[in-house]
Amino acid sequence: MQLGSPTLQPGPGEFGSPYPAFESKASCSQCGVRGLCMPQGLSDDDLTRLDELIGAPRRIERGRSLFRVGDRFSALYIVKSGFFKTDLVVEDGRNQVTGFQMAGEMLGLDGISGEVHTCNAVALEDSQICLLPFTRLVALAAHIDGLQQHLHKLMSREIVRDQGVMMLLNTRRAEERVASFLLNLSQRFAARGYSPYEFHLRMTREEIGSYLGLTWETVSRIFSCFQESGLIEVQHKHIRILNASGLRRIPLKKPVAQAA
Amino acid sequence: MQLGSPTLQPGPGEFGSPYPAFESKASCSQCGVRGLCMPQGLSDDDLTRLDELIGAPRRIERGRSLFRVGDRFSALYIVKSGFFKTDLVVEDGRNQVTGFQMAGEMLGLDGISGEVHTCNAVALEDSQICLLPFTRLVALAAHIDGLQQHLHKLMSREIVRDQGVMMLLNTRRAEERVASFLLNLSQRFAARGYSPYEFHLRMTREEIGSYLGLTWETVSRIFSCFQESGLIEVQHKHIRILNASGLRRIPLKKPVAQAA
DNA sequence: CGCAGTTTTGATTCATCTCAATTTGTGTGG
DNA sequence: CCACACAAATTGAGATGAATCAAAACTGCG
Repeated sequence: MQLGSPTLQPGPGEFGSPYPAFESKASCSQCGVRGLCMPQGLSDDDLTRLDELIGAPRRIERGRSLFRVGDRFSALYIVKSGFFKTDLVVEDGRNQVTGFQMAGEMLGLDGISGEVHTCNAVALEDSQICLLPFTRLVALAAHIDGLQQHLHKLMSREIVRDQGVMMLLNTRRAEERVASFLLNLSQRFAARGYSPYEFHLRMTREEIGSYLGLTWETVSRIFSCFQESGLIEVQHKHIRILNASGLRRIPLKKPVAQAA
Repeated sequence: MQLGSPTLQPGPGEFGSPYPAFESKASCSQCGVRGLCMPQGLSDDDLTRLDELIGAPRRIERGRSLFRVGDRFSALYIVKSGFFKTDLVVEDGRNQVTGFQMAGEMLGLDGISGEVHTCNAVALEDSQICLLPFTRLVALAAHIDGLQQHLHKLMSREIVRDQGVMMLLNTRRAEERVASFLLNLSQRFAARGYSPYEFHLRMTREEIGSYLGLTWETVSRIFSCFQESGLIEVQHKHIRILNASGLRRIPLKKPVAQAA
């Protein structure tokens, strides 16, 4: 199989590289994003069993779907490299982005409850995916305590994350939403060894807007506004954060008022 | 998924009564809300073990908290009777309602990921709670396949539900949010054997507004407006739904426009 | 090199918030 | 049991943030 990435290094780590993952065969024990997606304290033995479970990573080209609404649920997925969005189509034809996933993050949890996926997962750039057949995963987890726990925590984390988004949408104005969005991305890039201050957006303004409950015009305007305020520098999809703490204290609505 | 069914047989504890639950000792095998919170195919043996795990239900008076932000997570909870809200306090003092839970619904999933609760759970009326010590529950689930699955599905359902709320907040206008809210309550009451057309709100306009991302004035106005349109009848907290399908087709923004 | 998709920016409109006044409901103590 | 105080709800008038409509500039892909 031929490599899509210009730089790919063999070593089991170098976390800072854009493509830390291995090629020919998935190997959790040597995977660059292991620290993000899998529990720490697994024995070599357990890791081997996990490797067997996962098999070779699947490639998904930019624009292709990993799964779609209505697809039968059979596995969870971990982004090994690349970038995804999840979205769903609302009656009137518009579609609503429900999240963005980067390396080490999980996809497919929505499918467990009804045995069918309730959203689409679309690659925003050429990506690689590790596939975790769910029933086998659960069976394995029943024997490996750490894995069991980890699975529960992943699901719970997703719930907490969603509630954070709900709060963002309910209580924050447009500027705050965009600021939070940028800071969130920044922090996630940092956790992966990339610069927290400079990165490329993989999604369009429209996708950001959809995710944040805004129109793309508003997103664009706010980017410009942040740039004028010297908070960030934007050029197309390239973002540089100049004043992170400034972004963090975008005013709420009025300077601040009463308490409950 | 049994949650959608409008008719649910009474079982041992007259389901239509406001306090369908048993008293002295929790007993899943005899609990009125069993069909809602626990898996179907459990053997008598398994049910007994579950009963032991759960122990006696705990009473929570109206206004008291089941748990609070920062409390150490140790158990999941199921509402046996009564009504709860979950909320969290935002920096500026305001608080944001993240959900309402009624009989048979679960609380506490947020705490798994960080071992600490990330929201408050407050009783909106005198309630009873079944307590499921988490580590023991997980241990039991490792042996009982149906329980394991059920746990996963419950968590996944929560994720899907949250994403539905996100969508509601992102794409719907105030009227639609309120309409959806009423229809959702209606459907949940129906699933519990109550009338879907007539019920009491346990929460204030302010709590509804907080949940839906609206001010309480707006909620109140929309109730009045729905009443004038003959869709519902409101009197204080008493709601009667006169035209459910009318509520379902509240206009989106403009009659309907383009497709993606 | 042109064309479609994306982005920027401007002018205007509209839904919802904010502020405010009043009414109604609820619980408490005399 | 009634009166009082406080919380909750209704309703109105005006302010405003973001959407909508519109046009132009830029990007990148075939």
